[in-house]
Formats: sequence, structure tokens, C-alpha cells
Amino acid sequence: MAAADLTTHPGHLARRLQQAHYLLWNTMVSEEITSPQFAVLNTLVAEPGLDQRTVGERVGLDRSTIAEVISRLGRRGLLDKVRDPEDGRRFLLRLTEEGARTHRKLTVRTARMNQVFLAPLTAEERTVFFDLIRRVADAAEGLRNPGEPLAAPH
Amino acid sequence: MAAADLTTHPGHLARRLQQAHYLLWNTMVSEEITSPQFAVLNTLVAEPGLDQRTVGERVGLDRSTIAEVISRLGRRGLLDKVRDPEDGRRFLLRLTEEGARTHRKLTVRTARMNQVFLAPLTAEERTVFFDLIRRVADAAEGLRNPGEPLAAPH
DNA sequence: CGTTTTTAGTCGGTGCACTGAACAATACCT
DNA sequence: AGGTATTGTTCAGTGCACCGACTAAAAACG
Repeated sequence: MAAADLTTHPGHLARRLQQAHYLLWNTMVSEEITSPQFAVLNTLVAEPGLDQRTVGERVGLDRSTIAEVISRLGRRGLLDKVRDPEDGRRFLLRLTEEGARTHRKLTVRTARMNQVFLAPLTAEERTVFFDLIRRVADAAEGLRNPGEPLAAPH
Repeated sequence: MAAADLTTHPGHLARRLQQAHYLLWNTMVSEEITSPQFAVLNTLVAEPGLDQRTVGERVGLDRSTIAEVISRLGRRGLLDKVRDPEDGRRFLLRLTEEGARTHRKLTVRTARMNQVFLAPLTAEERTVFFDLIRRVADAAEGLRNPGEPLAAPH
């Protein structure tokens, strides 16, 4: 049997895209803070006091992975973890002053990096790019919990 | 400072896309063989006898990562690793009979999975989808080893 | 030649990402 | 109230992905 053409395999392209992004992030944004870590900081700027599981849901990470990411951020003093007094299972998360400062700094650099990353595309193409990827990713995620309606109620 | 909108961050989208693919692969293609492992098998079907480094280059993996992937495939008896008699640094790689059989089986399943994964897009959109991702990924990879100073420091 | 430089592969370290199993706290249900 | 889910977190295990430092073989040079 002939070999397949990987350039028409979305999984292969997705991996290459992510790797390319990873490298650019490392050189243009930060070698300390990774992109998923920034996503967590960003979520906690928008919604301070979230619990760990919900943060994971927001950024698209499962419970094990989010636990590790948060543990790293905590170790670096970028966020605080407190037991919810009203629900002893939860940890409530909140950025420290340094966490907020780091987020501000990286927000600027991230915007710059995105410009470089998307430079090959025109403005209209970028819109399409976002739209297509989002639709494919959303649909595939929807295949996971088939009982659930697409528009998540609160 | 306000939180950024991650749905317009290509890195975040790329990660979500890859995760969605990973999950679908696991349910529709194989729980044993991963997508990068399949990419290696596929490369060796097209070009038997390649050395390790070149295979990594073909599928887009660095030396360390490709070494691990190949070691796993070797452990499962899907490929053979032989010292190049003409260049004692190289290992030449070749699929075993079982490796070729596995590749054939997964090729069929992968095609089915890609249909499901891309189902949200029309035929024209798929073409655009491939084109945009490829252009962005290629451009970012090009930034790695240029003769050109790409971004003036500060 | 012999000395440098380049190249192929390995090794140790860090981080992301998933699964499945365990555990404790809470909620649900007769 | 008491037993049974359900939920939030952790832990162990596997695999991808990078970097930097190292070894050994080959190539380039003088």
C-alpha cells in the first residue's frame, strides 16, 4: 500500500502548527512561562477566585494537567491556592501581585508574537483561519459528551 | 489590564485543535499507536532505509523526540534498526512485516477519522484550512534557521 | 597525516496532555 | 439519619516535545 500524504492530514498539520507556535513563543514571549500557563493567568485575571477544575475547563485542560500547571505557577509565586471554606473539596485560585504583573508583561509580548506568527495571512484570511479551526475543534470536542447540547448553559 | 480573548490566539487554537484530534484518534484509530508513530511508519513505507535523523525531519520531530518514538516502535517489533555499514553514526530504519501490516490497517482508519474530523467543513473550506495552516506553520519554521535577522532585539 | 569541525545519536531535565485509580468532601435519596 | 452517588483533587503511568550537554564517527582542513 502506498504511503499517505501527511500534508492533507489535519492532525499532522495541527501538531506542526503547535510546534511552530511553541518555538516562536519561546523566543518572542518567555522561556519561563509557557503558553498554557499564560492561558491560566489570563483566565484568573478575568475571573479571580475560580476553582481548579473550572480553570481547566476554561483553558481546555483536563484535571491532571491543570493540576500540574497550577502547581508550577504556585511554586513560582504567581498564584495563591486556598481551600474553599464553603466546599472543602475545592481550591480557590487567585493571582498574586507578581502573577498579575507577569500577565501584563506577557500580554504585550504575546500580541507582538501573534502579529509575527500570522504575518503570512491577510486580515481576511486570519478571520477565516480562526473560524475554521474553531469550528473543527468545537465539533470534535462536541463528540466527547454526546448527551450535552452545544451551547453550554451557564 | 483586561484579560485577552484566547479565541483569537492562534497558539491556543492550535493546542485545542491538536487535543481534539488526539482524542478522536484514540477512539477511532488506535489506542496503541499514536499519530506521530503512524507518521513515522508512513515515512518508512515511502522511503525504507532512512536514517533516524531524516525520519525526524520528514515528520517534524527533533532528535530527542524521534529517538523515543523509534525506540517504542522498535520495542513493539514494528521496525528494525541497523547500523549503516558505510557510516557508523547512522541507524538505518526499515519496517518489519508487522510494521507494514499495522500501517495498512491504520491508513484505512485514519482516512475514516479525517472524514469525521473535517465533517464541519465543506470541500472548499478544507482546502483553505490546509492551505492556511500550512502557510503559517511553514513561515514560522522558516524563522528558525534564516540568515536573516528577523526581529530587532528591543 | 593529525587536528578541528560537523554530524548522528544518546542522556538528563522540564513541561504538556491523556487515562485510570484512589481519596475525601459534598450532595442526593429514600 | 444512612447509604449511595457525584464532585474536586491527587497520584501513577505512558507518551510527545523541546533544550543543552555529551559521545562517537566521519568529514574538512592544513
